[in-house]
Amino acid sequence: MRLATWNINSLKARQSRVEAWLAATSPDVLCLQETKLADAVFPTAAFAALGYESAHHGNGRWNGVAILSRVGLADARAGFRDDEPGSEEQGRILSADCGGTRVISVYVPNGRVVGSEHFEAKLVWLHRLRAELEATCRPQDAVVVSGDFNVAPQDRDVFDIARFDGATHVTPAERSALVAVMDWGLVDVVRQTHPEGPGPFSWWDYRAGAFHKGEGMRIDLALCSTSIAAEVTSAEVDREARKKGALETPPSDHAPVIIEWG
DNA sequence: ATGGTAGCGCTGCTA
Repeated sequence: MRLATWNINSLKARQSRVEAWLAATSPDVLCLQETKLADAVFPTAAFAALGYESAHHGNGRWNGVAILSRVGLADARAGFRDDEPGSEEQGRILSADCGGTRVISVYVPNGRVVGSEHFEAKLVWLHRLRAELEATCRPQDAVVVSGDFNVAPQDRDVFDIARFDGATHVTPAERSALVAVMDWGLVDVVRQTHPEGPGPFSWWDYRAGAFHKGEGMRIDLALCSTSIAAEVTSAEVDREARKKGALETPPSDHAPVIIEWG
């Protein structure tokens, strides 16, 4: 099984890149974040033509998550199970059964400024993710929670920890909230495969040539239940997809994370 | 050199 997760920063702007990448990489499952699309305009047919079933959860403009699968896609669930009926849907979590694995695509809130209401909402969101796992899955099952977590798990997951003093993504509060999710029974398989740092990074700021200077962060994670983690044979970041290349549109500021098992 | 880029959508917000 080959599964990838990719924050594509607008699917509308990146559709041709995603299609070319699917053809070149042939993942069985692809989790997308920041589609910035409404469900009604998600390109279901274009992905079906490439052999992928899909599910999407978003309202357009911001956020938006999707799952593409060529090994079956069933029992899709959008949002948290305990979302208030009629509450504002944020388009940040979507799950589905794909080829015997429960796949969950997540886009954790950024948090903006430490201590702000957005930061507190991020911590609450991660707490709800843990609760969602407890209510809908079992740790002994095959589960992958992958996406943009907007948290660098350890100091080695940022290019220069001194540059992040007091910044979001690296605070003890965020890291503890992430650990609480993982303590349900999930393994960070990229870190498992690459015990040393720094990186491998998955995001680089568009500004100031950060990508070419290697100034990135590892915030896109593939968290796997232990039965999958024990069978992982590969867990890599596809840095090529972060490069400009010959295409007209710029790349996303994130690179895909690809894992293989079984 | 105290900024810089990108998307959305049309003004400034979000990342």
